[in-house]
Amino acid sequence: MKKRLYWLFKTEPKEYSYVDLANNKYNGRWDGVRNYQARNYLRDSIKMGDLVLIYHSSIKIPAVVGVGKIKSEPYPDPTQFDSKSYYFDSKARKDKVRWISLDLMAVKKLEREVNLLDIRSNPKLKEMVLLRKGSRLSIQPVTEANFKIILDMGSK
DNA sequence: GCCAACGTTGGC
DNA sequence: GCCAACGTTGGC
Repeated sequence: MKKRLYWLFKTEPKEYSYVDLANNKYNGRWDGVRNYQARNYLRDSIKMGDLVLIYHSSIKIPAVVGVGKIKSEPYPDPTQFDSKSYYFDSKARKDKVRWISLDLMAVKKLEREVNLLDIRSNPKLKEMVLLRKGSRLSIQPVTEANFKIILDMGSK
């Protein structure tokens, strides 16, 4: 059996929050990713059963707020073909898919949010992609060790 | 609201 | 294929 991998997904909570995910908004679909490196992770690396830290960005206190789990194989992001969607991409074709979605499910909300300052101040987490200068990747790998540390920091 | 750091686009 | 201009992300 393939080893489970760990990830961090960024989201702006006013668009799609952890609560939205827990409420099964859009059936858990994670769409609108429009960056090639993030797309490649979705398409090539992330597998069913992988666990995901859900991170709220672009707010006063950005933080990891919960854990999700991948519950589908990758599939073409339907918003790329929807001319009414904000994420519409006129260059995408059904036979030449550009953007990829996955479905997620909420696993658990952290008892305590682990915010960016908490993460920054833990020397064990200094290698995280999240902390790299200028890092804007919205889908990023997390090591198993770092994943567990954050879960630990997020429990009371 | 500012702006550094990236990513993308398009003219050449 | 280069690179200037422009657009976006996201912390502060």
